Amino acid sequence: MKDLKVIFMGTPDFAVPVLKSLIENCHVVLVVTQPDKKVGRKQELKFSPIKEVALENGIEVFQPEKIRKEYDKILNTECDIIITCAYGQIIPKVILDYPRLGCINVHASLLPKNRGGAPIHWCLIRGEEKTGVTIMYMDVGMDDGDIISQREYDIQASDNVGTLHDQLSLMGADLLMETLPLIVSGKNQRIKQNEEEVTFSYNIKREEEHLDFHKTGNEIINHIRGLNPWPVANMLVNQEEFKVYEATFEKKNVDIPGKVVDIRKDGIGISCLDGIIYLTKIKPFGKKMMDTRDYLNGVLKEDVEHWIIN
RNA sequence: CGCGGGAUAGAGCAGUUUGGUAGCUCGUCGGGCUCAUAACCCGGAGGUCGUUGGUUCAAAUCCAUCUCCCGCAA
Repeated sequence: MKDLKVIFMGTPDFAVPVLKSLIENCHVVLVVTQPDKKVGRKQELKFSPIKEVALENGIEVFQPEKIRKEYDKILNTECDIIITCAYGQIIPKVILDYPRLGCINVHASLLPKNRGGAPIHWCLIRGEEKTGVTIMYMDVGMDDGDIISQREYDIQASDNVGTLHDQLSLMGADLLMETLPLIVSGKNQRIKQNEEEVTFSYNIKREEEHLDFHKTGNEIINHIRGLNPWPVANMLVNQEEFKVYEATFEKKNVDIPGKVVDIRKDGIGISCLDGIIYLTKIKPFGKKMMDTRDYLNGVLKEDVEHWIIN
């Protein structure tokens, strides 16, 4: 496979293990990634993680603003296959048709479930029991191409977006390396997606980060871990934004949801539909993330009891 | 010059308005109580109050400057 000419397209951390194993095992001739973006309060220009890796390995980088208009560079680069992973733009058909072995995508879910940009978040928020990675041919639609191979992962109660992301990222690179020889030799399978089982996982909207204590305890816990460590669930306390990183749940009969009903050494208990959610790791407005235990050391209990939660 | 919050002991905070002995909750160390304990009681250690300069008899506190951290918006 060392002489297989590959164009890689990807952007965030998730794609890094995939690119690294490609560099190790194939001949990566070009890396396509999103343009440098201004980031943070200082608006500093930042390279994507994929660009960093490409530069470290002396691979040419191409960063079109709009791939649907600027693709000549790719068509002028000789390659056998294009491999994408979380690139971030819709790729036009003219590119999909270009390489002789086609365009292959690494996706962080068991397609046809969780098509879209935030599959890791949504499988946790929805409380699904398993997820995984899929290697597939790309088509013009959103993650709707034929499936080549899949690997499952059983979601653990201790998993959050961070842990799942890291596991699936490695699993994706691994599965790709296993699948690639089959594709090269033409021995791979090619399975149509069952359209009746399709679910979507669009990017998280700002208002979807907000906690709703009228839901059940399990839904809230899933919501919190499905947003941790990014973009993080939040709530308004006395009109100031609190972020909630971790919490536990105890089933119990409670009256009104969304009130502080219990304060422990290491958790603030808020009533929800069917019990109490104990916030255990939070980030108060203007502060850093901290254990609730630490937060309670510096604050009056009465103030917490009178929290107005929105 | 986009808007706002913050920096005081290992952690979380009060004290700054009105300048005058460095405090609280926790952790930690030592001792006690207890069948036992993350519970309770007693005692100790630990801080150039983010930087630099200024005002003053005296600055955590007032003025100026810089640095770093955080949220929003992009």
